[in-house]
Amino acid sequence: METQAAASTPRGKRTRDAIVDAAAQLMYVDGVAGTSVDKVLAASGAGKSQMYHYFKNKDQLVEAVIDRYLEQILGNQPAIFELTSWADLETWTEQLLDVHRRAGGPIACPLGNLAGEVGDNPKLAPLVDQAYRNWESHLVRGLKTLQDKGELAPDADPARLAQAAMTSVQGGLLIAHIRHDLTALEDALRIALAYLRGFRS
Amino acid sequence: METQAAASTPRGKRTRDAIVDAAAQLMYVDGVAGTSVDKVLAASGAGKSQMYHYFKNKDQLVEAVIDRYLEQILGNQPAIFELTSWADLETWTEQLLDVHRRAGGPIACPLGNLAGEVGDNPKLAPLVDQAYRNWESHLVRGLKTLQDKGELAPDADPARLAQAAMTSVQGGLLIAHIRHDLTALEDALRIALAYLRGFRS
DNA sequence: AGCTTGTTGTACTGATCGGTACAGTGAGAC
DNA sequence: GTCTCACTGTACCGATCAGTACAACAAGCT
Repeated sequence: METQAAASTPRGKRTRDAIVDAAAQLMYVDGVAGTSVDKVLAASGAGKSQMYHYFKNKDQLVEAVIDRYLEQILGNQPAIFELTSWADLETWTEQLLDVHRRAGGPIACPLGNLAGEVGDNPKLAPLVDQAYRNWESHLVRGLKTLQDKGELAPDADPARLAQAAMTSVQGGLLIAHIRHDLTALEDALRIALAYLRGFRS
Repeated sequence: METQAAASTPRGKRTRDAIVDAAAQLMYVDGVAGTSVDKVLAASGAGKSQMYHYFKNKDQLVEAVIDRYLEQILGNQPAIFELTSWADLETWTEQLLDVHRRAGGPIACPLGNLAGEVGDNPKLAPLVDQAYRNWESHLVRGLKTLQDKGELAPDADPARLAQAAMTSVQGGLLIAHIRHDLTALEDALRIALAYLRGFRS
């Protein structure tokens, strides 16, 4: 793909990571358009020449940030990688909640924040879509596993159920975000889990 | 409150409306930070002095835009004002879907788009929250009506059920938005409705 | 007519935006 | 050592940003 420059030395990698880290954090709070390249560089301690050494332009930095978000998200819900029982699914929802319980930052999904803003950007929107599909794919795989084990009805559609689960997660996070109250996410996950359990076999 | 200047003549009102209309449309697509005051004025045909005659600054324009969004949203789902039966609730979800079926613009909730971006802005975030609560209040009232008529279980919590419904709407729209596919919203609404019907009495 | 008040056009400011130019430095390869 | 190339620091560019200054206009009221 060669869309971005790789860092070929440890020092370079450190700098590049520092830039992406700072950008990810700032954009999580202030949005993409609200986060200037200058602010990112000030926060990361890097200079402009570094930034444009590793990224062709701001959009490419945002691409890296989207990747970083996906890594963070999946890293915070490791249960999603081994969904082999209904109990595992419940563990997954618990991990999802725990991330936002030990607050610090705002209650929000970094990708969800981007979704609204990036909306039509022809370069960025597909990447956000891709990130969501990647996330969702782990759910699909898990549900298929359950289906193979005979714990999910054979006529259930794992892809569709997974999308419904993602919908609950995102809706719950959006409402929880603006209300500064996790209740919406808790309820959404509980309802979603109950819905999925309706396809138990 | 006197937060904003009112237009006291028909001519002034027309100008003010044109500015808000243009801003609402542009911000729906490009976000708040992505929409400059200059672009709004170019699109509305107004000059800068008009803008700052009616609004103290850009944030106050955004406030007016949020109000406009709520009007548009509620105007597109009139069934929400008279929810007196389960059939009315179904009608409401159908209206919700119809808005986005006769596409044109992107599939998205204008308030939802703002939610991510505005996230922490201490001036704007409460207004988005307020708009959502206003929207939701009509659902709460409808569910209470059903409860009074004995069609909803007495121990059901209308406020909590309404929040769950909003969560589904927003999640469905967010996923439908990035996928350019209404399926997510259709499923989310169907699931939400079924969940509510579980409290039928 | 003249006065008042709401409204409008245009020109401008200083700050910040994304992006570039270019000279320099650092560390590993030989 | 010295060559090389990845990496870095700083100064700069034109464009655009939100917001201001100020003079002119339009219309209702007396």
